[in-house]
Amino acid sequence: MILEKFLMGRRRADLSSDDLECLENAAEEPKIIEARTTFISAGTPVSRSTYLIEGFICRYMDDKSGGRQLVGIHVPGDFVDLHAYPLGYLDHDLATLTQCRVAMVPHENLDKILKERASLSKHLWFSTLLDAAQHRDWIFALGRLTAAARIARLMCEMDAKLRAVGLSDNGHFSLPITQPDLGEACGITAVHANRMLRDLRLNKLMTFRGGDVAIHNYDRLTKLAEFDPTYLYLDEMS
Amino acid sequence: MILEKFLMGRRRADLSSDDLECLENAAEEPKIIEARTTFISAGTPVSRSTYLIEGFICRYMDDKSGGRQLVGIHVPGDFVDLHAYPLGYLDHDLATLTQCRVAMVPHENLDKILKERASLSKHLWFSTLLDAAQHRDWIFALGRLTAAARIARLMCEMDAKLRAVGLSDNGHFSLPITQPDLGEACGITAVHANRMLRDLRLNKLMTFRGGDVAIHNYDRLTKLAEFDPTYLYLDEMS
DNA sequence: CGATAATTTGATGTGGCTCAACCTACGTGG
DNA sequence: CCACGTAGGTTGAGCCACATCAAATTATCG
Repeated sequence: MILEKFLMGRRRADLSSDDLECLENAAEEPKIIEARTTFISAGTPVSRSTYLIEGFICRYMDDKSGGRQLVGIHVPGDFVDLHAYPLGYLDHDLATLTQCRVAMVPHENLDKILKERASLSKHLWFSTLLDAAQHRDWIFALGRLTAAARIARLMCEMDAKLRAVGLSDNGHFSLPITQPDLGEACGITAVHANRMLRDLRLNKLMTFRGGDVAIHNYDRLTKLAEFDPTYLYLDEMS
Repeated sequence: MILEKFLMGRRRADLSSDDLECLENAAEEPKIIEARTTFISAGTPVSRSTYLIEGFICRYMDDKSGGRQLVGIHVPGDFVDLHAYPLGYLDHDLATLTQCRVAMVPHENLDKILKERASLSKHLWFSTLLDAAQHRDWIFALGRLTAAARIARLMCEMDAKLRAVGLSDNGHFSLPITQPDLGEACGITAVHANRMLRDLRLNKLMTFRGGDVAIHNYDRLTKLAEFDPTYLYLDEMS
């Protein structure tokens, strides 16, 4: 089986074994991409989409003065650039955070699925809209929350996503990013990210050290972050 | 013809007359929704999606202290909550800004399209991903730009979107929102929005008054906003 | 083991918020 | 047709969250 956690992991159960097999056949042999590698650039035509089996991938956009804004962090089980299938190219860059194992899915195979398998197509469509929902959540965080709350919210989101694919052990998980990365995700400087992490640690809400997260007080953390996992659509698909 | 500008207006040319007719038949008779009405709430199951024929609609999320964050503004030709078809319900609220004329499309009809018309399905999928791309753009603006640049960027985006459906006359267009709305869109207070609008006006970049926008200097405005319309995918679909 | 990047802390500056007042536009009812 | 209520628009004063600049310390890695 190539795609261990296909289609957002948790939702695999929703797929018929028939559809699952079809997806398996649509994917090429997995390959490795090294850490910190930009493997898709904005505006470049894309003819195969990337399913992430193992590792962490981020989306980002550059500003004019050399800064970056992360617009998403992907975990194993995410079909990270399925967007590019209807869109043809992406409006942003994709880069690995860690070494990653990925399976590429040629768009011709997706054409075939779209023609022949309405139910599977709807699942794929669904999975791209999860990204949109997570984008909205980031907009909310950046627009309304303080720096500490943005960090808290990112951690709540990562915990929920990783938990769904079995990679968070009760609030303890690996998030292999640096403090500069965290700043770029939350729209703050690395220096301020560092100070806010200290505050969160001293207040016994959570600890982030060397790419490892430990959530100490889930209630207070989610309250600070105004976190409501509705937008992750973790319940069953209609 | 019910849906004058169906599917992002500008892209209508991409649809076969066959597909266009199919879409027309999928829609119910247009109806009116009054201004400033929340017509879809987060978490409520949705069985029909809303195509916007005339008027302006916004998406928003509430915070705990009574504030709101706008996460999108929709213009005629947008299939505003097509997301709800694969998702089943929305993670945010939808409200009219002005009185709107809309056509509802029952999800059963979309099921039929998904089964029988792969090409049209891909177009619909595409249109939902445009929203995701615009979300990413807002994330960038909120994370990296100053208040004035965020306003500038919003105006550039609205101009580009309205131009595509013939509702912007060379940088002059109607954007029926208030300054408090603008603040909620840009993650700033209404007071600060007012001051930044004054600066933009005094610097002869643009004017916003009573819901009417006039862009005076497109070059300097786009430069301030770091605006690149790639993310709107205004070119042809692959 | 030296180079490079990440983490941490301090001092100081500033963009945007808060609170407050006043003005203008508009809809509603008398 | 005017009085009045309500919401938006405008401007000022003071404050705070976060940025900037700087420097020291600690991983990380060829």
